[in-house]
Amino acid sequence: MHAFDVLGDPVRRRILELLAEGERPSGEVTESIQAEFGISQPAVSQHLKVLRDSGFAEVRAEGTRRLYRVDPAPLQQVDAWLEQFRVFWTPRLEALATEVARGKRARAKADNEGGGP
Amino acid sequence: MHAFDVLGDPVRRRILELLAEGERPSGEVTESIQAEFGISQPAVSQHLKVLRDSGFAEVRAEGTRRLYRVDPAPLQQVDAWLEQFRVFWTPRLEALATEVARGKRARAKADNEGGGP
DNA sequence: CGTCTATATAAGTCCGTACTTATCAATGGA
DNA sequence: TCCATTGATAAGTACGGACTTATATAGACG
Repeated sequence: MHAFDVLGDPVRRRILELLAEGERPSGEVTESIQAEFGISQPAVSQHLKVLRDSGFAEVRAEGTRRLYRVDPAPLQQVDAWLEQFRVFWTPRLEALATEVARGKRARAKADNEGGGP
Repeated sequence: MHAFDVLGDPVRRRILELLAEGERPSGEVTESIQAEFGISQPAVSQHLKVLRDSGFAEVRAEGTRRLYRVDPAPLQQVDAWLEQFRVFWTPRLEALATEVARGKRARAKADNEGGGP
C-alpha cells in the first residue's frame, strides 16, 4: 500500500496525529478513535496494522500493552515528493532558506566528493 | 474526495508531476499517461476531472484544447498537515530556518493584530 | 454543411478495502 | 490455576472508485 493510500484514510491520519504527540498504548489510541469515529476495537487494530505494515508506525511490547510510536520515514518521503510543487507557493528568497534548512549542504557535499576533474 | 485520496492514485500523482513542469493540454497529458500506464483516454479524462473537482488543477479552453495547470492550494494544505511531523526529522536549528521561510512572519503579524490587551 | 479532431460524459463491471461480529493468544493478578 | 484484560486475527459483507466501451459535445477546416 502506497504512503498516500495510507494517509487517505481519516482514521489513520488521526491516529498519526495522536502518535505525533508521543508514544501511546493501543488501548489509549483505540479509546480516542472510538470516541471520535464510533468504530470497533478490531477496526482500530486493523488500522494500526496498516500503519505498521506500511512503515508509518512502530510498536514495542510492554507486558500486555502495545506501545505505538510514529516512524517518520514514509512521511518524510511524502514531504520530499511535495518538494517539486513548493515553487508554486514559496517566495523565492524564502525558498532558498528552506532549501538550506532541508539539507542542501548534504547534497553539496556529495557533489563535491563525486565530481571534480 | 479528500486531498490524500486524490494523491493516493499513481496516475493522478503522475499527472500532477507533469503539470508541475508547466501548463499542458489534455491531449499531451493523455499521451504521456497512456504510454506509462496503458489506460484509455476516458480514464485519463476522468482523472483530470477528479483533479479539477478537488482543486488540484485548473483548466482553460483554447479552441478545442483544454489547457491544464496545477492549482497548488490543496498541495499546500497537505504540506501544512505534515508540519506536525517535521519535528521527527528536522534538526532543531534548521527547523527554525524552515519555520521562518514558511511564513511564521505572517502568523506573527496576525497574532499581533488579533490579541493585544 | 459535413467531417475530422479533441475532450468529456454515460453506463456498466470488478476489485480493494473498511467495516462488522466472533474468536484467539498472551500476560497479570486473586 | 482460573479469570480478567489487552490486543490481534478470522471470516464475511458492502460500498466506493478505477477501469472499460460507447457515445455526446464542440471547435476547426475543407
